[in-house]
Amino acid sequence: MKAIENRTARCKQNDLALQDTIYAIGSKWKMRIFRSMCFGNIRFAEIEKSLTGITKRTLSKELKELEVNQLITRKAYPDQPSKAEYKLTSYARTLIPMINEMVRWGTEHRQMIIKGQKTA
Amino acid sequence: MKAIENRTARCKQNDLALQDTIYAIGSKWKMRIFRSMCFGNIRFAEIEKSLTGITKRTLSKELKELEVNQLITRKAYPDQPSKAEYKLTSYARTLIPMINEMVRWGTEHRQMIIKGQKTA
DNA sequence: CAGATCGGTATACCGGAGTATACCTGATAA
DNA sequence: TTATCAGGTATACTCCGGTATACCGATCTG
Repeated sequence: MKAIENRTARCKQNDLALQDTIYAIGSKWKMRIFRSMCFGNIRFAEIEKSLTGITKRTLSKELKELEVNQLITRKAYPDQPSKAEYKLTSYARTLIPMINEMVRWGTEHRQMIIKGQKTA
Repeated sequence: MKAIENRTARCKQNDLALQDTIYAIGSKWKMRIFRSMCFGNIRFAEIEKSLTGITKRTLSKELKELEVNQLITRKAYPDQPSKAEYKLTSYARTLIPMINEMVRWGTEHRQMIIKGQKTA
């Protein structure tokens, strides 16, 4: 049946797309870094502070990967206490709806869990 | 400044929500399994076939975790060639907008990459 | 002078997510 | 008889994402 073949192909394609997304920003930290930056944080230390538990090394590495993937830009100033600014690219902003959905769901999920503890 | 405190607190809360989401369905396979099921796949073998590369062991483990988190239900029939059906819970369906966003972005991202190869 | 700040790098290490492979049951088909 | 199917489990292993810790240069602060 051609219809079934199409359906299967579409399923595979969607899976591929999902894989791509997960590959680009799916790690323990990338989305969280990204979200922090959406929130207005642009300095290394600001981002670090906003993400409890992240190490400098990890943050540094993840920022580099985000830069390579053209999701952020880095501008360093040769100032005295060194200074760098990270900014989302306009392309990265296409990710915002997704992140918002994730935040929304996480918020509702937490409420569900809390409520669930009462009854169950 | 109170405004800044509020902003910081809100930032932390959003980060927490994002963490929760990632914790619940963020792994190499969970979202992909979930998406496959959205697509109509309900049998173990169907899901397995739709996700190239997954092993039985991994699929089995991930399905169990999804069940524990009340995102899917499992119904086993004591038939001859054993049979089981997995279904999304209505609660799980609240994840669909998010998954759709991820598929959408992945699709566009791939197109961008392909185009980018021409010019850059 | 010691100590702090900013934005990192260097080195060494570990845990656990995911993999590979073989095997199980119980019925049915060739 | 042997093989096949679905839906798994058992055991052993590997790899690498992330951690821990220390350190750097340049400056300014007390």
